[in-house]
Amino acid sequence: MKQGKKERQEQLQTTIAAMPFITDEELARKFAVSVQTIRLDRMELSIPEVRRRIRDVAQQQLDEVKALPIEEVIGEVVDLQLDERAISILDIGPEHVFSRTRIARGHHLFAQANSLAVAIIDDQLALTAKADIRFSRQVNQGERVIAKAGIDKNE
Amino acid sequence: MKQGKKERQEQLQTTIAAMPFITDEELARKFAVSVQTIRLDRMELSIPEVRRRIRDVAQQQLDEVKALPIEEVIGEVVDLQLDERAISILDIGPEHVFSRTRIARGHHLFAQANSLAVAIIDDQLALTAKADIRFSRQVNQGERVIAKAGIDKNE
DNA sequence: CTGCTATTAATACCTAGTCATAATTCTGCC
DNA sequence: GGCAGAATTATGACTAGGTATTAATAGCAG
Repeated sequence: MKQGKKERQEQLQTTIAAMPFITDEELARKFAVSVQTIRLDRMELSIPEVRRRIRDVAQQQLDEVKALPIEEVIGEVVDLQLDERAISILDIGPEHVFSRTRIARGHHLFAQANSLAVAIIDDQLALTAKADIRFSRQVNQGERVIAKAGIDKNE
Repeated sequence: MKQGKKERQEQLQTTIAAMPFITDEELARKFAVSVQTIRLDRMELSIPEVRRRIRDVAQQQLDEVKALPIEEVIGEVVDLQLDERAISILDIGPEHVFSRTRIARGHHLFAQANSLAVAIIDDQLALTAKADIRFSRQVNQGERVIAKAGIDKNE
């Protein structure tokens, strides 16, 4: 595992990214250098210590737990008049797309429309019974999808 | 904040559950007891130390990150013959239902069907163009939904 | 007042570091 | 070969947030 400083530091980056729990001592063994060298490397690359890294990962987890329940409606509702009309916005991120093509998966678009349609109805027990869907074009990662829902009073 | 041992320990449980990052010293101040008392309480309740708690939270996060990509197909695929037929199973959990009624939200059922339909097609770039959906009955939390996909060679 | 529980204190030790300083080793270059 | 400068290693003092152990003290019931 002996190598130049540059390669070691590059590998250090990716190793720590993949295994944030690894200590300096373990890294030192892995790269066959002293613990002090690892520490100098971390300094230069401004990589924090294990406990800090673990804390950061845990913080993300807590943030996500708090963010999830808001997702009852998929996409952000920007306008909602019960039994009238509603609009929601969904930003297509990496979690919505096929990893190969970066094109949004159909069910996420349906989910946005469906959850907005259910939200607009002023009834505790609104359920989807029927849906006729046409996907008119592809949506790519980074695009913003706007859903509009309205009530057809003639039905 | 002075109180009996029992109440303190109960509150300690919930406090730590809500704020896993809190140290014994901070807890001691919060409950107006000594640090040693907090430590005895943690022993009795078998609550690990801060760094251990943070590590556990972070571990969950990493497990989830690893679990997500498997979800490329929603539900578990139990049979797949490319360009022929496929079957997947989805267990309806609390994350799939309306919190009030415990009935599965339509877009999760669609997502299962849609992702299986896309998976069965032996093409890197299969996309959903059209869908006619009828929801024939409600699905409740705890139920298991089986999706079957087939290719219509006549189209 | 004795006995028991609860609480607090004191001490040694641990991990995984930081920070600063010094010594050593390696490398390129004339 | 010699030597400067970079890279590496070593050393010692200090930190947070603990564990584990032993001992002292406070409060109260019988």
